Amino acid sequence: MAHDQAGECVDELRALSIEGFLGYQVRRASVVIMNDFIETFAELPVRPVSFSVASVIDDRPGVSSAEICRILGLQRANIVSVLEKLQSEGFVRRTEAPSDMRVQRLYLTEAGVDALRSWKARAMEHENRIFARLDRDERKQLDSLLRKIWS
Amino acid sequence: MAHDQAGECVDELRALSIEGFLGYQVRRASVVIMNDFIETFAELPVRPVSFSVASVIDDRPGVSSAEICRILGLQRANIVSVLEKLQSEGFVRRTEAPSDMRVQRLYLTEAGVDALRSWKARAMEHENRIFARLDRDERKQLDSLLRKIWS
DNA sequence: TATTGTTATACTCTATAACTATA
DNA sequence: TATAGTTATAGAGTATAACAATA
Repeated sequence: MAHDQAGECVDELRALSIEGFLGYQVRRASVVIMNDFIETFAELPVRPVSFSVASVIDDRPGVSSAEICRILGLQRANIVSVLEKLQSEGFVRRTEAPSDMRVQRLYLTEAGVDALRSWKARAMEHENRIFARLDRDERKQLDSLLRKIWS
Repeated sequence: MAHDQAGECVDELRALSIEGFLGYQVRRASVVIMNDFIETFAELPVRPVSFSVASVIDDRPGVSSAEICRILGLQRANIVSVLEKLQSEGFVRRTEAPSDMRVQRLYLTEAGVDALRSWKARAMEHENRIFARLDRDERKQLDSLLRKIWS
């Protein structure tokens, strides 16, 4: 029963069920987490994408929408309605960039800063619930392993 | 600077960027993995869901579609077209269950078994590419951590 | 020529409600 | 009353192409 360098052999491959694929594990976990996040914010005007967009604007005041898209892996076309909504809710404001008339600099309003703070607190509760079975070291391990995959 | 039981404090919460949320890390990894999976099977009639459905049928010959949905977390309505396609491609066959006329027992055809074997080999290549930066121990750690989240 | 913000559009995935036939 | 398979449909998320304004 010869094993190759990666450690598989033919019979193991044949017997490998879907749960044996790491990608499946990541997917199932992601779905559970996303659903709990959405449920956590059910009565608030917050979706995973708008939460992450607001968070990036908070981290980098004056950031452009194109830059947010590069950071978060979004399409430029798909962030338009997200920003429109955040602006209409009074959480985000835009100013022209004198140095480059194409870009709009984005900032959180005072209400946006307050809202994001409360959203983050709620998101932390959500994370503590979802990752309750992982202690602090395990959460750090998971974080480190996941960053190796996508970053 | 008082810390609560969970180990956060107000200033840490304020400074926590989106990358500090584990759920975000899981999501980004999941997207990268799904996209690579889809690209890996671009010229084949295989999607993540149809791959997992075929795999479950292979593991449990005679399984019903409702049971597959419970195992994979799908809606019954959404598996119909998946099974139709797998059947039209000649990879799945259905037989009535004499003991319960409501259910259809599902099996892979010989062509389905062959196809699934090649799909799994291809999926393993995909996984070895995606998880290249994780050694065997790290992959086992990741698997163990993810199972704690969703199962 | 490249980039920003935008519009329009299409496609996939997922969720819900309702129906039938069976149990 | 509950379940299996199905249909129809709606919604969210994401992708592509094109455009005007600007660099």
